[in-house]
Amino acid sequence: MPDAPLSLGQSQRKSLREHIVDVLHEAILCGDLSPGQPLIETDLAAQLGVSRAPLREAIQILNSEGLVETIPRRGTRVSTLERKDIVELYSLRGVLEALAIRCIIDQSDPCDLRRLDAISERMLRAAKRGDLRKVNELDHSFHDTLIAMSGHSLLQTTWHLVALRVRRVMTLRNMRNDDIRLVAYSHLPILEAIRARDGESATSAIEAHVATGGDLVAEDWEVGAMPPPLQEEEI
Amino acid sequence: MPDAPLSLGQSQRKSLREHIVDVLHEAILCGDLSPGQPLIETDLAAQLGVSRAPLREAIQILNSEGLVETIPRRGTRVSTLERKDIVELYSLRGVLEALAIRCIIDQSDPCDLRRLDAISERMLRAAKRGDLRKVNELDHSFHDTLIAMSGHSLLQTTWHLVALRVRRVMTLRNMRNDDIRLVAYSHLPILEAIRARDGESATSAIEAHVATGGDLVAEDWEVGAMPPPLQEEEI
DNA sequence: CGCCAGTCGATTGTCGACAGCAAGCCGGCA
DNA sequence: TGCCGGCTTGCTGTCGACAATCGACTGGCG
Repeated sequence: MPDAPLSLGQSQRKSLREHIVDVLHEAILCGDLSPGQPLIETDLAAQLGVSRAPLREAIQILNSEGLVETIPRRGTRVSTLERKDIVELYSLRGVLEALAIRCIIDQSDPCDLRRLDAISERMLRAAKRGDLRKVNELDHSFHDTLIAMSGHSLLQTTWHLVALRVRRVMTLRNMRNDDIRLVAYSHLPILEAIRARDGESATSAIEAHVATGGDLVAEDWEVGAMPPPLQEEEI
Repeated sequence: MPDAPLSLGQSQRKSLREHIVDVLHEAILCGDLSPGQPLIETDLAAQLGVSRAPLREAIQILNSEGLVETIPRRGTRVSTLERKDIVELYSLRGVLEALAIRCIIDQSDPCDLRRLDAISERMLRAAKRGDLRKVNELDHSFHDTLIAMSGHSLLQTTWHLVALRVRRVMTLRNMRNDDIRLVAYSHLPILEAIRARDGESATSAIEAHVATGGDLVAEDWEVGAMPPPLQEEEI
């Protein structure tokens, strides 16, 4: 094991289990724990300075979220990401966001789009100066906010599963500069359609947006980003 | 606690945690554990004859599935089902099944609808003789099969969350006889649309089907089925 | 008489240890 | 030399016990 420097922030009020989940989320989403890498409970617990009990509880959660895969009595490893997974991810994402938009449009009170406008605005600026990290962050905010605005709590729960995977895909992949501009700009038609309360075009806008992202990512997944099935045999 | 006779089947090859999850699923889905009822780890572990470690791991899973709700350091209780939850559930269900159908239709090889036909057939017969239990069971099979046939593994994962809730709603509710006939018959247009590879009408058929079910359930949720927020104070 | 503080019980959170499976290694045998 | 079987070792699964926290009760004080 490459001595991954995982540590607990040791803030208070949060259960140890939740801390561990946070740490593992971070580690998996940003690639510190690479796909396929086995999670040895004993080692991880020692690294984190906790006992195995809360760690195992955390692993159950990660497992439910699909970030790790457990084979009974064999162990747990970080789940891999194949091309098929990307395609599936983005297709599901499309229908979930479309549902969110329909919910927003159907709401009786004219929804407050200022937050989305602001995010979109900042995203465009970040894209222009090529700030990939910021664009990604704002992109996530945009879509999280969109889902939250739907007021659909089950959708929000479900979205969590999707958002985790999307984040993972985004960080495992290096996007080109012209790509992020494309992504940033494609939020505008969505906002316009919502503003016009036009369900049809909002849906197609979001589907197009998601499809763009999905295609961009899936396109060269095999070739460039990273080797999912491979894993260095350490020690 | 009304001395709920929960017990582990003690089959082999399955981890204790998985057994507990199965038992709790069953107990919650069929109403042995009623909404709002607190789960006391110590008591439950004693009833099941296990220690708290695997029980707590199981509870994490149930929590991820949304069947129970945990308040940190306060405890866990079976989650309640409000009218809003039903509405949300069926709206999400609609888009997920619509996605499944689109996937099925888009598959290159002409899909094998015989299994669905058979299920639908049996469901109609069960409905005619008023066998509510059988209709429900076949209804679940139908939709599970539909999702499985999509070949969309992420969709299947997501569907699991929805299916659990649907099952729960169905058992918490008593359906009238003419309702189940309506439900049974409304599967036919779906099959026809898939057969014709007509995405548009398949989508609207499934949406209609789900909406029918959802309306039927939500319609008199407050009045009849059961009192979610209430819970008898035992001992 | 009502409110606040201290205490106590109940329940969750965490830990270290033991038991048991699974894979890998080593030696014996054909 | 190649294959089979037992041993060894590492890891997961499970347990019982301890620590920490929250709520409720009780008693004292204004």
